[in-house]
Amino acid sequence: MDRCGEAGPEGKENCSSEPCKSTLKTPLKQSATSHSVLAEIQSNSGPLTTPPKLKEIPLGDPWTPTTNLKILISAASPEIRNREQKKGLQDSRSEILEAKHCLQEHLSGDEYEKSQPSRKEKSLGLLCHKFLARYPNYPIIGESNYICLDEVAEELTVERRRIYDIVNVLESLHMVSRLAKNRYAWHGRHNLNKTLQTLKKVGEENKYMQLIQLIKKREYENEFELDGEKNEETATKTIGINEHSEMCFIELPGMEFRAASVNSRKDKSLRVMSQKFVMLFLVSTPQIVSLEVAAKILIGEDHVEDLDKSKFKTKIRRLYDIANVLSSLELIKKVHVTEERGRKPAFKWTGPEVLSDIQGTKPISTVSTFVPSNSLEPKPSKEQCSKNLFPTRGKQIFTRHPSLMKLVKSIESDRRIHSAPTSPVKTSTTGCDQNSSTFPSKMAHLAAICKQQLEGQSSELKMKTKLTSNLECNLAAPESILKSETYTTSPSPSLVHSLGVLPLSHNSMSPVMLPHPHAGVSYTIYLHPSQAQTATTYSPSFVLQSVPCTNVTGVKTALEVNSKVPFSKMTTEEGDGNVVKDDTNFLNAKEKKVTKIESTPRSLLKRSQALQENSLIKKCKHGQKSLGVPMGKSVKNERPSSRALHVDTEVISFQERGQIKFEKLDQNMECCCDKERREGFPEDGSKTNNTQERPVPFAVHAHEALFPSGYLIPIARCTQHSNETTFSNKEKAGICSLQPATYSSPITGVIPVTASELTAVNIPAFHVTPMNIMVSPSSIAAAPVVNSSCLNSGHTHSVQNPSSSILNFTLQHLGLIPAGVQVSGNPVLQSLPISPKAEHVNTVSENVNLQQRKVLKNESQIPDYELNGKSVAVIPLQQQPSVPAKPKESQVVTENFFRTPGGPNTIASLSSFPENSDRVFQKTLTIPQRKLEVSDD
DNA sequence: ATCTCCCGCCATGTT
DNA sequence: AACATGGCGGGAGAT
Repeated sequence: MDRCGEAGPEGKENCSSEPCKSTLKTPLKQSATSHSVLAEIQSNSGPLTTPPKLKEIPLGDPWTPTTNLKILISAASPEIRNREQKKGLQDSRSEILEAKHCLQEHLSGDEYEKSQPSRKEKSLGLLCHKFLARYPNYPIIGESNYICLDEVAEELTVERRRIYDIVNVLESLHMVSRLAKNRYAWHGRHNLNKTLQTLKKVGEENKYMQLIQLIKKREYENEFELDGEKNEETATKTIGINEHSEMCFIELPGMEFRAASVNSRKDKSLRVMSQKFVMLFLVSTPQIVSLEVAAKILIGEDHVEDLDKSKFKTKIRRLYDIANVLSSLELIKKVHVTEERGRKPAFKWTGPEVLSDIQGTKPISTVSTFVPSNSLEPKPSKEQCSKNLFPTRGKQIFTRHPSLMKLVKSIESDRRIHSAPTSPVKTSTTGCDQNSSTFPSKMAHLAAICKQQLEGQSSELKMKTKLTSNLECNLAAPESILKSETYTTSPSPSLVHSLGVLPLSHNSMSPVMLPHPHAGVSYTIYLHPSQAQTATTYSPSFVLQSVPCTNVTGVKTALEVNSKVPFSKMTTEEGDGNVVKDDTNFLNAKEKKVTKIESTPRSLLKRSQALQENSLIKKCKHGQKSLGVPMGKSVKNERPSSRALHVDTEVISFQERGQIKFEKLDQNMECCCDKERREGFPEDGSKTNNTQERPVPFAVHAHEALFPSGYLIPIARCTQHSNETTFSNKEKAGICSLQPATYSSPITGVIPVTASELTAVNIPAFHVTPMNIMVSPSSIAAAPVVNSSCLNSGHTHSVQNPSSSILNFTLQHLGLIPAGVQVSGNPVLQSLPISPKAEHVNTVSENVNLQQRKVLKNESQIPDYELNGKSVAVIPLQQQPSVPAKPKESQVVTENFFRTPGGPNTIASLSSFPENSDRVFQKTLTIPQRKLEVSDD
């Protein structure tokens, strides 16, 4: 009978007829005040600590029936029960049950209800906290850490069924492994990094990123019927998302399931779902995944329309279950993404930054010592990845499901993406392992320290510092950049890992942030340090694109590797934009990215200067830290909206079409490695200032061109707010009017001028478009830069020191440095209209300082929604015509930055750094941009 | 109304 | 057969 009461739930089900069951089920212990419990949980993060118990019998009301009940219940608390158990007293349970019954009887319905723990108190998340509290994060290996499900269920006073939910998810992360019936081994987080790496790898191989994009695209298509639909459709079909649904559980060596039963089960289980869910976070760039998208991917529906409603709902339920556990593990955090369609639940990855490169990392197995030799091998092929990474004894347990392979292939063929080329650069070599086992505590410590420091500093300072450090770091170690941003954004968890894992590998680009005179937007310029060398390795030329650094995104880099085709697609990075913005289409995504810029830093100027002066290297660590903060805040992109407002629908559609065509063209292109970084959203709405997105130029790799430097394409932004804007409305209007013409060309985005010049060089695509220029005066600056980089010729620095040349250009354009000299040489620039903007730039540049920046920001550049405290909102650069984002204020528009290649519709090019090559990235589908807002709840 | 997601029925696998 | 697992979806608390 005891069983029935407590653990019995399961069993009870069988006996469902009994009335008492329902009653008994409820956890007694919870009776303690929910608040206290919650508080406990929250406060007690200590893994080792004993499970939170209700110590309290807090009830203040003495002697009411309720009180008695509570007391009884409290008596049943796990601790007590344990003791009793030890003593062999099992009666307690029955007593408790009885007490409960009594309670029911005595209390009125109302009272009884009150006495019952609230739904929240019974949440899986809470339960998971309790569960986790029972075991150390890093148990001593060798020490027996066994978990007896029955016992746990009893102690936590929950049905065993619930424990399964938790254990299954933990199992998916290899934090526990099943030893036998009713028995699990606790591994804690020793294997976590390894597992995450593996999952990331598998996720990349499976092209989850593309899937996500596809789904978003579909959503978009469903909403709006686009002309390009056919194309997309085909692509979609080709990809065959549906095939994705099946997947095998991924195991780590030494962590194989011991029970045949588990292996045999068709795992569509929570375990597999959990792994896939985690993969989605690991491969997407803003590491934010909406439930909807996740559910679709997990379901593997090929057509959204076909989605079975109930199936979808079920999936969502399961995802909530998984999410609760992952949240308890602090790997994800719930947020919301808001778009035109409304607010949608989503989760943001808050776990450690994961390097896809698993080489060198060895799984730590507390259970078994078996370590496959494979794990050490150099990158396994896609096919092998799973297997090799997770060799199993005897049978291969996990490995990618064949369907996945198909999917991958189809995607590849469809897009003609070549990941290989990109990968070379990848830091793989340097790949630092995350020696999770070794570092965890240290890392954590560092992270904590960093966090504190960050907190202590004013946001501005933070930003500044970060930027500086980043720059430095970047210069020194390019690769670090990406990570740094990423880390920064989400300081806590990520930092920990990141620090430990600094990759030595190189990024090809180093970002330099420059303040944008106009809006106070800063630009980030990625310099390719070694430029030529690195670039050459695999691809050659860099093109600077403006990249928006949204908070979310952080610094983004777009790297396109290109290819034979002159214009590469601008693929964007994925997701960021997408995610953040939400589901917009990819094309938009690119733009978004581009468009979005982090508004943050004005400090950029200083930074840039600093760079020039000293390109030193501070520690990467600093860099990491720094970036995150600045970018981190919520950012919003206004640009899209502005544009949308002004642009005709027709125009847009046209563009899109163009893009589509573009994409096709891309086939030849190689895929880019993207390396965007994820941004971190500030967890709290922090103060950070960041704010708007600013266009950040980044360097893109052009394939054939060997130019070391990148092109800078700053986008000037006219602020949304009229007051801010430099231009009069009329001007703006004029500008806008011009756009259409520009857009007419499918290829928009490519600058003719540039092209011509480039030709010599073979630069595939140029991003600056006349139209862009027109749109934003500030953009002018960009053009020169581009040329300079490409041409190099007249410029002082160029070849040898590409980065410096870029900086110069940039600075000049911005007005930071005396313009003219270098710029003058550039025909393109000359041709460009300069006016209003120039003034602006100069003026601004002179004065740039933190305060000013702040002012600027405050005044107008940031859209209201941006200001929402916690929430981070990103507005897509371009809005769809059909669904214009409505700026809260009348925005007038204009984009501030140059649009790069993709032209308005195109997605910002993706950027990927070589180092990150792992992530394959390619562009992708075009999706209309939408406004996306991400907010923490 | 929608979002969350607890609860437990019941199918399936194991012992 | 009894027990262990865990898929699944109804339905209710939270918002």
